[in-house]
Formats: sequence, structure tokens, C-alpha cells
Amino acid sequence: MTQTRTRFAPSPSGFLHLGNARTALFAFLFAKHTGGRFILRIEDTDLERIVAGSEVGILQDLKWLKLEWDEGPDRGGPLGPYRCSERMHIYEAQLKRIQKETRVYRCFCSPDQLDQDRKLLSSQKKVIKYVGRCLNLSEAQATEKAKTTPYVWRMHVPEGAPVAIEDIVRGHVEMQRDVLGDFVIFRSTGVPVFLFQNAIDDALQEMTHVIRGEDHLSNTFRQVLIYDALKLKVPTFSHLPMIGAEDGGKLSKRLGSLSIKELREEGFLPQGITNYLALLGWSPGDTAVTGEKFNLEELGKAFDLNRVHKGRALFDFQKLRFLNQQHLHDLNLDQLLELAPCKLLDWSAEWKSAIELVKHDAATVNDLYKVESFLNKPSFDQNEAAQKILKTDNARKALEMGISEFKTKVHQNPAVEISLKESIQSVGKAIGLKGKDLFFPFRVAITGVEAGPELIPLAKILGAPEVQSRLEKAFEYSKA
RNA sequence: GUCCCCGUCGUCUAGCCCGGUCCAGGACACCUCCCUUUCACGGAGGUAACCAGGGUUCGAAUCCCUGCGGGGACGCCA
Repeated sequence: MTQTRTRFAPSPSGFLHLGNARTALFAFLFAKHTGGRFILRIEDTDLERIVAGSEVGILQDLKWLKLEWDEGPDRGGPLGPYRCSERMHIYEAQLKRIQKETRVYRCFCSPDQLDQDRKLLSSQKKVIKYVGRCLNLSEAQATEKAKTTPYVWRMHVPEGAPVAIEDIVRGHVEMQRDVLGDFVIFRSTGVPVFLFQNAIDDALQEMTHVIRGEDHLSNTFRQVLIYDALKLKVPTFSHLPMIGAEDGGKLSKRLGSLSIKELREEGFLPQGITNYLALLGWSPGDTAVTGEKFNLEELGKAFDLNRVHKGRALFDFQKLRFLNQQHLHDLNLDQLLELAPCKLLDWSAEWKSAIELVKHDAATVNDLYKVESFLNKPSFDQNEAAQKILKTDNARKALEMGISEFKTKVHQNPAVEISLKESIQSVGKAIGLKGKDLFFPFRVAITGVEAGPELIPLAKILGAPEVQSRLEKAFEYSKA
């Protein structure tokens, strides 16, 4: 059996988004699972849509996600080039070939004309397709007209049996030929359209499996016609369900922040993202037994296209965070330090201890920045919940008493963690407070917020003078 | 509008192909309790779904039909 080959073929028109990344991931996992090769091809035929720098960005993001390719524009391979703009001569040669094999003709209809045709068809409740105006021009007529008028090449779709594919995800799908219409394969600019270019490249680069989004499904039938005309081997298709936004809308348009780049900047881990993405539209089976946490290698072992869903999935940010947290917990302090952007690099021993304190409830690397807010003096102006807590009688009393207790206790025992704890305890006994009522005033006084790291160890890091100063400041605020 | 596809908790899903073991299992989120004289972490529970209606069958989430709902495509975009 020949080795499987599959590919990810983005166009360099923007950032790598979650939807694209999921497609790339599934193709990658399929290649890993079958011991095949994963190829990267940049589809940059439409010069107008190319965004400078986006190819570099996409490559970076894929590498960061650890979706490494075996062949691609940056590393070459036996069936290159891997950038479509460098393959133009191939498409031109294939256009000449297809002219001999099947009916392909020049179409001189202007975009305005075509637009009108579509509107008319739409109002007549008919299938919207090319009306065939240029189909019956003679060779002589066409040649003459071509001297003065721009034209595209269309491939004629003759009557016949429905075009069918066996899709691994969707099963047998077929389409009547009369709804297809004669379609454009070469633009008037002399550049092939996606349909043609993509089919040619997949065949010539010997892809055994084409794994892509469901939005390509209806194009597939036209591509099959191209393969048949050129007597090229039709790859096995797998059309993945789309990913929708949390509100049910479209992903890329509504949630523009969901590029891989931005998730990285928000402190998400590649293994967290790939784990989450793999579970969007695919499941390894009984997760009650296997759990849901997988690294890339485990995903590769388990992955199976036959288990991919047909229906679309909605993106869930909470679950992404959760899974990311699971992977973050696996990292030790040094690994976190490695990941942390430069502003945290100058770690003192105190900072390291502080990081340990916040690590457990951090879901992303950036959550670790909470440390900063705890190491800086709190401000109560922004936080209503904190204000509410400090403005109670109990808080006032507890803080007043706590401060004087703390002052004397610190004299007897300079270890903050002990003196503070004992102070809070005796305040609790004296006023009759316990649990939240007792601890919240002190927590808020010291950290400024209701949720945060363990109070006593944090106090140890801050030191006695700082703790006392914060308590006093909070007490002043409480009285004011 | 036309064509294609899909429809299990709010969300991701297991189960569906090979009807009974499913008054439907897991996970996120939410709620409760435990742990901790605090929040979080961790642990234990709980609320919550087979789109609707017809068939077929002793029996249907599972098979068939219709309706409804959702998505995709209909470009000289990819």
C-alpha cells in the first residue's frame, strides 16, 4: 500500500484562524495516524487577496502549534514547488491538455452581464448557473473576438450520470450535472481559479487524501469532472464540519480575535489549543473511559476520520480555557518561566514563590500576571465588591483590631505568616467572626480582590511592613 | 430561490451502521456539599437532551417517510 499524503493549503490572505487551524490539525493527525506525509502548500494565485507577511505568519503559527510538515515552501520536497505562484507554468500546461481532452471554451461575457443573468435566474426561481451564452461560438468567432475582448476559459459540463464522491466523513454524496453549469477554470488575467489550480496540484503532488472544510463540498463535484477529463486519480475526500461562533453565527467574522496569534498572545498553550480543537467535531469514543486530555502524539494515535462528526460545532471559550488549564498544570516552574514573556523574566525568589501561589488557578500563561497585581499595593477604587466588603462594620472592627494585634504579635514573632494568622484568629474569637466574614476583610485589604492566592503564604512574601501598611490603608479606606 | 448536508443536555460529545443492556453515559458551564477558620485548586453529588409528527416492530435515540429548524454552496474568492 502506498503511503498516505495529505495537505494543508491555506491562502496567504490573513492570520491563521481557529477554523483553518482545525483543518490543518485534522490533516496532520490523519497523516500521523496512518504513518503518512503532511504537506504544506501555499495557494497564492489570487494576487489581489494576498496580504504581505501573512505567509510567514501562518508558517509561524503552524510551527508553534507543532503541526510540522514534511514538505513545504520553506523546506522543499520532491513534488514542489509548494507555492502556487511558482507553479503557473504547470496550470497553463494542464489547460492546454484539458482543451484536447474535453470541451473547454472561451467566454466573453462581462461581469455585469453575468450578474444580470444571475439576478434573472434568481427571480425565476431557477438554478443559478452560467446560461451558456458563449458555448456555441465557433472557433473562428471566438478567435476573432479574443483580439479585442477579455475572456475566461470555461469547462463545459455535458449531460450524464450524476457526479458522485465517497466522502470519508459524509459518505456517498452525489450531484446532478445540470445544476453544476459550465464553470470558469482560467481567469481573464491568465491565472487559474482555485477550483482548477487546487485540483491539479492535489493530483500532481499525489495527495491520497484531501481533508478540508465543508464549504468546499460543492466545488468537489466540479473538481471530479476536472480529474476525469485529465484522467487524473481522484483523491479520497473528507469534508469537515464547520465551526460556528458561541452565539451560533459565523466564526471568523464575529469573533475576529480568534486567530492563533492572538490566542498565543493571550497565553494559551499550543497543546491546549490542539487538544480543544481535536475535540471539536471529533471524539476518540468513550471519553468516560479515556478522559479528554490528550497531547498531540496521543491524538495522532487515536485519530480516525471515520469518527468525525457531520454536524457543525460551536466554539466554546470556557472549555478551551479548561483544557488549556489542564495542560498548564503539567508544567513546572522552569517551563512556565520559559513561556512567560520577557516582562516576567527577572524573577526573584519572591516572585517565583508568588507564581507558585497563583499557578493552580491560572488557565493561561497570562493569568500568571495576576502576581503583579498582588505584589503591588491594591487600589479599591475600581472594585465594587471589594469596597462593599471593606465598608461593613465588621470589616472596620476586624481591621482595627487586627492591626493592633498584628503590631504586637510581629514584635513577639517576626515571622509574618505566623503573626498574621494568629492575629486573624484572635480577632475572630474576640468579635465572633469566622469563615468568609472573618477572612474577606483581610484578604481584600491585602490583595484588593476577593479571589486570589492563599493569604498567609502571600503575606510571607510581602513581608511584615508591607502587610501592616496595607492593612492600615484599607482601614483608612474603610473609615472614610 | 435552487442544490447539498446536518439535527442527543446551554455547549462539546458517547450511543445510532449491527433496534432491547439507555426512564440515554462523559466533559465544560451552572448549583450544592466536603476539604481549607477565606477565594481558588482538589473531591463528592445535583439540575439539564434523543427537533416534531407519522409509520415499521412485541420493542426505536437507533430503521423509513413527512414537516420544521440549522448550516454550506450557488464568483474571473479560496
